Amino acid sequence: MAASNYEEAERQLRRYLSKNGLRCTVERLAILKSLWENGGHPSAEMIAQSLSKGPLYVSRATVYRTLDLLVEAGLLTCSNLGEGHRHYEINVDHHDHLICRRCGKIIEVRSPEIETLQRKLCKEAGFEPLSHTLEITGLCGACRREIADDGESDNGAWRRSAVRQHGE
Amino acid sequence: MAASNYEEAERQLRRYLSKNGLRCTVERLAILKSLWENGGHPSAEMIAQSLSKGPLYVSRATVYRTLDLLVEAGLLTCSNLGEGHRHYEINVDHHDHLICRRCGKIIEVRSPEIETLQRKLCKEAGFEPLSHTLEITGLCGACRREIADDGESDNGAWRRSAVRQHGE
DNA sequence: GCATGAATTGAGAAGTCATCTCATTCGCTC
DNA sequence: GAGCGAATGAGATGACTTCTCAATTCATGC
Repeated sequence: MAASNYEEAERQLRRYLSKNGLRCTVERLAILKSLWENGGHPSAEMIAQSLSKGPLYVSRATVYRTLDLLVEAGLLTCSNLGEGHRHYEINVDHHDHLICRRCGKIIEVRSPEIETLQRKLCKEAGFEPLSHTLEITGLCGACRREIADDGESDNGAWRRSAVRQHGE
Repeated sequence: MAASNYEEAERQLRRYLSKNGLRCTVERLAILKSLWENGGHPSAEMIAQSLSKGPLYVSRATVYRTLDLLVEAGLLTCSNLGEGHRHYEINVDHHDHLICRRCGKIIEVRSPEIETLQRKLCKEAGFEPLSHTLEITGLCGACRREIADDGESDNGAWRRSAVRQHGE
């Protein structure tokens, strides 16, 4: 299902578009290409910025519309990494996310066993899975060490800042 | 860790507040109580509405601030059920969510095996987990049957409507 | 290659959710 | 009960996303 290179992804997109009576536009291809070239977990804003460096102007509305479409087509996964906006990611091989509450680092992990159990859960519930996200938030190794070094006194400090990270 | 009734939850909140030099206000207790009385997966807006039926007025700002605090205190879990806003849920016993893309139904499922594997994943990555969410989106049994009954012709229709659900 | 019609785009307004600011109020401690 | 500082309310503000509609562009048939 998941494409393993850009060319395959483009073919998959074209197939999806024609199957649904939709058009293959330069904007749609540009967005797909940008995602493959830059990788990571970009937000819609980041994708728009990256495109603005290229020759083709793509409006924000189109970026959002196209991202929805690519998710629909099974080419992208959308997740909320606890930052108040969505992140998109190419569907290469599925993985889950460990998100550090203190420094924001995202660690990608893979677990075929969990995937298997998920399918089992769905089957038992008569549910047909189309996509899934597993996000574990906590403290990464580096932050754990830093906190340990700081001693016990301000144990609550990081917790507070983690919640208030929005605007302080 | 998780409280099994309201009284215990209130004690847990009071303990957390005093430990961190914070105050126990009627607003905070009212929000906690509303969550226990109404259950489900309410959004901040729904909680504010439910409170507006009671004798105590609580501003939206306070609802948001208090929900953050309750998550911090380990009394609530916050998740994004793919609707563009957060949902909150009392921490009774942990479960995961199957979310139907077509009708929006949320099915709660439990899997101790998955929890165990998650802990293992974290341990291997040197990561200390504090909370986690597993959300699987797809089609519930009822919707699968309805689609099957409708025949093959409009196979793409539900997919489209699922994405555009925001404003139609 | 060109007309045709419908899908798509851009621009900016609008909407939604969440947070911030600051004067006022209220818990808690002494 | 006084006083300090935390918490609240009101409304502005901000971030992100979607909507509207005229103009444009793609795909199809001739």
